[in-house]
Amino acid sequence: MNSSSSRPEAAKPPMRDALVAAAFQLFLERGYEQTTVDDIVALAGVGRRSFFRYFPSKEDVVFPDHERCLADMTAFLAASEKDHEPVRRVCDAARLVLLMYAENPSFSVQRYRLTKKVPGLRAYELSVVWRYERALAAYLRGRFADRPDGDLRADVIAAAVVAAHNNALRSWLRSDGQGDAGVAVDHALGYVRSAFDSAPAAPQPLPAQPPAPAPAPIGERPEDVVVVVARRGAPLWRVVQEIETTLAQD
Amino acid sequence: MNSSSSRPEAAKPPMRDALVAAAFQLFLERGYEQTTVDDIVALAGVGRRSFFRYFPSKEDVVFPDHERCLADMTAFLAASEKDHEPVRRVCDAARLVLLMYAENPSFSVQRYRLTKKVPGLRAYELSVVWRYERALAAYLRGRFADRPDGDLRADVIAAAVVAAHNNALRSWLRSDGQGDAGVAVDHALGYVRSAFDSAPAAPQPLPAQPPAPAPAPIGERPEDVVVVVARRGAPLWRVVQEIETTLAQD
DNA sequence: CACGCACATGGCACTCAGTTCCCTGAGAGG
DNA sequence: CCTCTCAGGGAACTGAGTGCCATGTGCGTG
Repeated sequence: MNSSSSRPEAAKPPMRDALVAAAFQLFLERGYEQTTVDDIVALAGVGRRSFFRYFPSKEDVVFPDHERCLADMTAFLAASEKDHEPVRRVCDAARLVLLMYAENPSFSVQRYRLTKKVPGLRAYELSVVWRYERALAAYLRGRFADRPDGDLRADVIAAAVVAAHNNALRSWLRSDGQGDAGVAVDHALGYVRSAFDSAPAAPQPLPAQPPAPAPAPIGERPEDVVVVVARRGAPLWRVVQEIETTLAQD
Repeated sequence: MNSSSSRPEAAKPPMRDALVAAAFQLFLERGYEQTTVDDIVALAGVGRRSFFRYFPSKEDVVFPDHERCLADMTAFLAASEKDHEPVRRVCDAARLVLLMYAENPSFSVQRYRLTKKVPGLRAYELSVVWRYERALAAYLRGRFADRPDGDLRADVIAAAVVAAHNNALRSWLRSDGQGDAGVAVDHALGYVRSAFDSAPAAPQPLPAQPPAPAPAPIGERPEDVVVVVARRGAPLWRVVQEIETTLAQD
């Protein structure tokens, strides 16, 4: 929850948040499919056209922060050192997703109930999860490039990590956000590490939070040049999507 | 009487096949999104309303046999004996999917190319794969009901089996259906069994495989505009984050 | 044979998501 | 004052998916 944060980059567009708030209010009181985009923009008091300037589709308004979280995860993996144990590293990366859910438990629980009952949202969530999985797999493929069956190992471990993470996350969401989600996720990921890690995790009680999971804000590292290819007049979300598909080629 | 097949439900309506054929013809010659349902029904010579009687959505016409395959897999798992080793059993179940793909290699390769380039079809395929994975997980959950963390083990192993299967399957599809897909899938599943099975499969030799074709270059399309963002910042992944925060708001 | 019934199909109109095009108004700058 | 830009709004369009009803066709029953 940001409200009036002091972070310089946190000047979130009020319109975006207003749309999310209006959408969830209507989704909760009359259901997702029974709510049209016109209803949302009417409640938010903005034009219909503006909705699609901020969200590529009606489904995206349900997952307003996943784009950001995926970027964080990708940055986290890109900032990895050579001596990081790969499996442990992707487990830590997966924890970032849990962190995002835990930032706003009541919102996450509401969203979980929504996605659970609306097939269209469930399908959309799958595509979101798939992008996380591909990010993990891409990192592992790089680390396993010299091993035999490196790509296979990478894909399988990435899938296992995502499945373990989601197993713990969903059980936490089903319990309405009660209990310590971090412990549950650590335990689940420990199982995966015990199956795949070269140095398996002992049945550890619970280590303190990893030292630096949060990537530094933008503009702290010098000398980087970035080339982006975008269609003329393309909306923002399309550019983001384009970059991702380019980076995470199958 | 039902002509060739003895199964009572297997009397395939000719209309369904005609729609699939017409759809793929148009998808291949002008693309998925550029083909409307009206185009398909016009080519097939049937009414538009009939299309949606046979396929719940436009996407379903691309995966006309997955429903049957999923039913086969569920039946296969339901017919399991108590003394079947669970991990081996789900690996065998996964092979059913490969079998379906191998029934018609050229069709499968065409469909793979289609789903690879159309995001909407990719998302739809994810939901199909998810149902296979849930079927495997449900079986394993039953078998692991007495073990500690049975649900977790079941979910992780199901995800690993699906990932391994898809890794081999997609590599076979990328090679245009050349080579023995069964061997590749067996090898991939063997890796999963060696990680999870109580009686791991013996290490198998890996067959030589031609490298994957080069991914399509980006930025070559004429309607594209190249935007260069030069900034003292983090690597590419950060840009996703930055574009979102910088452009979307403020 | 006639009638009715079930069922498959086609046609029409409607809702709604998503897009395209154009208009407006509010600044920035000459 | 004029112009240029740009964020937002509005109207109209495309296309997927649905509901309703008319039609044809086969089939059993009286």
